[in-house]
Amino acid sequence: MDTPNKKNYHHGDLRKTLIHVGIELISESGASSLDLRKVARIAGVSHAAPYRHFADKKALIAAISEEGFNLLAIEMEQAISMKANSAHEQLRGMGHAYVQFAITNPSLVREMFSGLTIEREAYPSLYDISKKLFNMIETVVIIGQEKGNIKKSDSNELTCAIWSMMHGTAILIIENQLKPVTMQINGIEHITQVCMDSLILGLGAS
Amino acid sequence: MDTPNKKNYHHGDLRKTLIHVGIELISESGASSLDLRKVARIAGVSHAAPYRHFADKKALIAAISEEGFNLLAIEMEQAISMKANSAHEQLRGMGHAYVQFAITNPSLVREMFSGLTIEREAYPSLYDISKKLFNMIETVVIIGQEKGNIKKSDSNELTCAIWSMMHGTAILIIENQLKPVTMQINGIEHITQVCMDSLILGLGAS
DNA sequence: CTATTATGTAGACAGTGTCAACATGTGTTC
DNA sequence: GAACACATGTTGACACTGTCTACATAATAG
Repeated sequence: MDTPNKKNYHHGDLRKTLIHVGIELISESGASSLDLRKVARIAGVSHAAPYRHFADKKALIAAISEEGFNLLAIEMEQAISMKANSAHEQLRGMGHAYVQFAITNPSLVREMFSGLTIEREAYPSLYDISKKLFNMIETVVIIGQEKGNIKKSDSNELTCAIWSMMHGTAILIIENQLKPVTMQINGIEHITQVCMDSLILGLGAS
Repeated sequence: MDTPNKKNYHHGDLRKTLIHVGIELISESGASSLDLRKVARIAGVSHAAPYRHFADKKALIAAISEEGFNLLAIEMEQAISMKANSAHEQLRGMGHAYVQFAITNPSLVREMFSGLTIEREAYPSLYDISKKLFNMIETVVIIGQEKGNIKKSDSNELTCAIWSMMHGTAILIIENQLKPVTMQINGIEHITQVCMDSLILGLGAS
């Protein structure tokens, strides 16, 4: 897909290629072991070429994370639009999409949320895209509130609760922390449903 | 505290010292940049000494994670016993303890949940201690169910939902992902409360 | 006391991120 | 179209890292 369209020098769009090779490598080996020189090798350029496009390794990881958020946002958007007529169904669909994305790209998700987070503000476009995700969720909440299916507390706060539940479920699953409960794929879908339903309906005795 | 009790050779309890130095270093710099040689240097031994106690860097990280889970378990236990008369209060207390621990030790928590998770089963004692945490939560659930304050679904599943909410809240906070909503410390305590209450009471319009 | 074992040291090696100096295309301006 | 500046890519170097092997020393068992 990323055609190195010229003959030798001047790769075409090396920046984009490096990001995608990086995603590939992160998916295969672990995340912390992302190897800049290997990325360059696979992209077919010399070991110092990436420095023409990224200030350092962290900058490449930031770009990779940003691409990850973009991919996740696409999945979420699709999940939301598939169940347009019920807020509760939208919430469940979002949860499934989020967890499914994490299972499909565990190392990428790990890096998106733990790579260089201390200095997240140093990468504004990364910050922006994650804010966009927040807004997507909040929109669902607000519409649900208007239709009377979601209670009318502060929509910002409810969005935090929803994102927290989705994220916690996804992370604990990919980190094998819920192993005793979620042995098979089926168990994973089921437990995701349980988590989202617990949030929607509450834990209290009815 | 960790007194190198002999004069030179034979450090005393190097293993424990390495773990604690490692926790210190991880807390200061990032997690992924844990430097084995630096750990050895600070512990006052040669760069190869750690290899008498840990097979490789991953093994040290596993030991550090394990210690982290131990510390977290202590905090949780305390939070649970402080509110012994109400299951809902116990849940809120656990949430606060979990989030507070993550805020106090962000890099450690990051490493506990994303360091070497793919091969978690290669470190059985690490797996055991995290299972212990799961059981602590489940005990609260079961007792709450007996008292009629928590609904009587599968306690394993409810435990997953609770842990997911606590974990998601903690991670999103330390990763600055809820920034717009949680500017100050006060906001953090508040949003933790909101998340736990949303789970306890549900999102639905009442 | 001596021999074995546990623990620590010294030195080497390949591999990594990063930098500086150089090379080669691309595009602009007269 | 020629001369130039700029963007992009290459080579070689450097300090540093994880890890291995061979050696040194302390603790302990017989």
